[in-house]
Parts: sequence; structure tokens; C-alpha cells
Amino acid sequence: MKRVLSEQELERRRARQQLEAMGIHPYPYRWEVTAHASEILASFDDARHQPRENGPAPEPYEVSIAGRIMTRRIMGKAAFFDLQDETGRIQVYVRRQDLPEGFYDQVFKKLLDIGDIVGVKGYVFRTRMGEITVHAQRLELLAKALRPLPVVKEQDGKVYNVVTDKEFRYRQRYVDLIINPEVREVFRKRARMITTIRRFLDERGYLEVETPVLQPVYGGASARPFITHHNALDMQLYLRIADELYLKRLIVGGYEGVYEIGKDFRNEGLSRFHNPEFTMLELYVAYKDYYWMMDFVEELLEHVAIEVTGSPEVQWGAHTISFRRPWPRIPMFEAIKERTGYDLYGKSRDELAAIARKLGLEIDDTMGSGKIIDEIFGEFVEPHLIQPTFIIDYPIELSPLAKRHREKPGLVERFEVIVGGKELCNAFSELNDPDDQRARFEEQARLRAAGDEEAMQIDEDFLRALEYGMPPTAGLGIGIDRLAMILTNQPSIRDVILFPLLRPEQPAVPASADGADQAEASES
RNA sequence: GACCCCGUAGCUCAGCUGGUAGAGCACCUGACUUUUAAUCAGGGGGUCGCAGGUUCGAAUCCUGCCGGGGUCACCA
Repeated sequence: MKRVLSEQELERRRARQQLEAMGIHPYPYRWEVTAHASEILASFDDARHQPRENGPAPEPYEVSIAGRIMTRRIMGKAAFFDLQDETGRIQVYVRRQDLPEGFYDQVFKKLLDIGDIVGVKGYVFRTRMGEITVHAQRLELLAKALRPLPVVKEQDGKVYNVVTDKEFRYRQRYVDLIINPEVREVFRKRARMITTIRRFLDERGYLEVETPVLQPVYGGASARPFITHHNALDMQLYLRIADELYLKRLIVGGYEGVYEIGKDFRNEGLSRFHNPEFTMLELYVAYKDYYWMMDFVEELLEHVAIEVTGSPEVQWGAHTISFRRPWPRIPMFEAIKERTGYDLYGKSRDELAAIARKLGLEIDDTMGSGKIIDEIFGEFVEPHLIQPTFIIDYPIELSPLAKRHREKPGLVERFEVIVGGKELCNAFSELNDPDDQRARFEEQARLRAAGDEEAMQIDEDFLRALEYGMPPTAGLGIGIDRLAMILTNQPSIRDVILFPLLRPEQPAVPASADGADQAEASES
């Protein structure tokens, strides 16, 4: 089945055929670019470049630019169009008399459209209306657009006919990027954010590494994995849910600081805070503990906020979020007590369940004490923590890879950073006692046997590594997408991931040569 | 997975107490040599998400399905 082409698509295919008939290649090979829109606008100097009466001859400002035609204003023998390149838009002035015989009337006016990519050579001047403009002396088609571009016009900062359909924007992100400059800016900021983090870590001597995405045993977090298969070895493999266990092997190996920025995959639901594949930073530093890591994260995130937004104070929706150091450090049980009035420390599983029920939560018999505490925290505390806040000292049941607290029995040395009511970072003093780690894994195995699909698998090779001795180590994970949401003021994770996961559209239908045939048929 | 909202031209939308579709931009034809949401005159373009049902008649009412958004649940 062939896709039925719209009137405008037929028109553009007809134009393409006519161009070819005239000997104009609709998809040529190369164009020399010497300037971009924003630099031209910034560097044009009226005193030097603009001709004036009785003045000295202006110094020619010649440029060769390339980009997409975004708007056109055609008059009889001359026309203006806006050309958009990566840096922005600049106006181009075209006159019939400046171009080869017939080009203006037959090619530019009839066969070029909004959305086509062109190259322009010419000189820069300022029009009577005061707009810096490239006067074209040469104009070439560089790529014919066969689909019409949704046109966005603007005047006095008011924008008309903006594409607001989220589905359209996510599925055809390439179009979203063409027509929405603020979307281009979001992903520039995201890149700047990651570059800043990387530089910060590199400057401190930490080694950037790459560990396996395909893993025979998955671990490092509680989540359901994606499962795949390797044919040659005929074995089941998992897409990683975390980098943690491999990075700690590298600490065993003698590197004293390692980090990885990469994708993790979790087979869970989608929401404005969750995408099945997402980007995580994990960092492990030898001879440090979680107190040191709290200082480190504060410094890192304050620095990143300033580099990306220009200020440690960041606007996110209705909130102004301040990454300025220091941030409050609140033990989990204190935070819960403050919000609910209940002190959960030392309470038995059944006491916890009773309290949770009194608070209106649904508790079933399969939930352990750690799970119940987590429920209470997630319901009554987390959503209220808008400013960056360290929540510290978690129940041991929730943290099978964290070291026991040096003073508080039943707890581990772990912190999360909550920002905007959501977890942004997770860190601990890493468990390096191999026997304790084995016991924790075995507890996870019991949970798994009892039906907890998110419980961890026992990783024998990781235990073997620990048995060779891992130094005291502090570890950290940061959700890069969530950080990007806050630093770019976006409400949904889909707005900071270029191609978020969506259900597939109807079967993709090709627009084949049939379209061109239709175009011919419609002419006769 | 549950609930709520949405799906009409390439884009933004109107039409929805039932009488088989409209506007602006975009597109096509013509006019116009400094325009800028260019302007002026004329014109074409739609399986109204899909499939059933009710009805003489459905974009409109009902049911189911598909896709998207949001909230909840799980999770980072």
C-alpha cells in the first residue's frame, strides 16, 4: 500500500521533476559555507559596510551561507526570504537581474519552496527598513524538500501557528527542531551540562570508562530488565539497569576514581519522569565516604547550574530552585517525623504497617519494613522537597549495596538528593565487606523467590572481586535527564530526550515513485 | 494496568442541542524592484483517527478499537 500524497507534496515532486528536466540537480554534493546568520548579524558594521551618499565606498562584506528557506516575500522583480541555519535566521534579498537568465522567474519563484535548503553567495547590507540582509549574487538549491514544512510566522515576538501537538513534535523531532528554536536551545544546554560535568570530573583526575551494556547478570539497582539474546554464544543477556557493579570492579582493579556517563535500561512504565532508556552518571571514588560525596555533589551541581544557566538559582515551572551550597542534610527518619509526627526508627514491621495504615496507605502482607518506610517517605516527604535536600541514612533493607552505618544500627550510609520533589542523586559509602555483600545478595534472592521481580540477582563474579579487597569507596549516581529537566525548565523528560519512546505509528507507508506518477497524471 | 481529556486541510483552529465541512497561514495562477505575519485579485486541497451502531440522514449521538497528553500505581 502506498501513501496517498497531499496536494502540496505532489506539487513539490512536480517541481523536483522540472528542476531535473532543466538540468538542476535537486540533491547536489557540496557548498562552501563561510559564515552563519548570527555571526553576520553580530559583526555587520554600518560604518564600514553600508554604502552612503557622498561617503567613501563601503568595504564589501561577502559571505557564503547555507540553510533552509523559512519565509518568502516575493514581489515582481525582487524578493526577500529568511534563511535559517544552525545559528538562527537572516534575511536574503534576491533580484532578477543578479541571477542567471530565467533563474529568478522559473526556478526561484516557481520551483523553490519554504523548507528547501539553499546556498547563497552575496554581500551583506542593511535595508531601508533597517534589517541586516544578504544581497544574493548566487543562489543554489542544495536539497529539495518534498514535504511541506509547518510554517511558523512571527511579528513583535508573537508567534503564529506554532506546532503544539506533542505527538507530532516527539515523533518528528527533526521538524520540531527546525521550527522551534527554543527546542534547539534545550538540547544545546543539555550538551553543555554534560560537557561541564565531564570536565569537572576529568579535572579531578577521575577516569572515564565504558562498561558493558549487555550483561549476563544484571545488578546495581532494583528494577526489571530488558532481556535479549546472543546468537553465537546462544545465551540470554540483559541490558544493564545500572553501571554500579562493573565500576566497583574497576575500583578493585586499582583505579582510584572512575566514572561513566551512559544509558541504563529499565523495563518499567513511562511517565513525565521516566523513559525506559535514560542517561545516568555514576562515579566511584576510593578512600572516601558518603560525607565526602555530599560535599562533592554540592560543589558539582552548583557549578553545573552556573555554567548552564548563568546562576545557581534556576527557574523550574513555578519554583525557583537554588543550587547554592550548602544544602540541608536530613536523616530520613527525621524527615518523616517532621511531616507525619511518627518516629519510625526502631519500629517493628507490624508497628510500621499499623502507622502506615493510620496515615491512609494501603499495606499488604508482602511488604517488608523497608518497603513500608519507603512508601511513607514517598507519599508524605519527597513531593515537598523542592529545594536540593540531602536525605540521609536509609534502612538497610532498601540498600543491598550500601555500607552499614557506623553509628546507627539497621541503617546504611546512603543519601539521596531530592530536587523538585523527585530523586536526582543516589549515593552511598559502598559496601566492601564481601561476606556482608553475599548475605545481602542472599536476602535479595529470598525476595526474588518470594515473587519480587525487582530484587537483585546474585553476582558471583562481583563477590569474587570484593574478596580480593575493595578500598573504602564512595559512589554516586545522578539522573542526567532529570537534571536536564530542571536546568532547562522543562516539565517532562520527553522534552529533554531527543527521541523519547512512543508506541509505533500505524505501519509506515512509503511514498514511492507512484507519487511522481500521480503528479504527472494530475497535470494532464 | 486504572481513570480523565484530546484526535477536522501541510500547520493553528472553528463547526458538535444531527441536515454529508469552513477560516487564517501554507499551496496554485496573475500583478508588484527594499519586503518583513509583505500586499492585492482569483483558485485548488479533507476516507472529519479507525470500525461498528442508532437514524431518512452522523464531523456532531452511542459502543469498541488505535494514537497522544495528563493523573494514579511501579520505578530513577
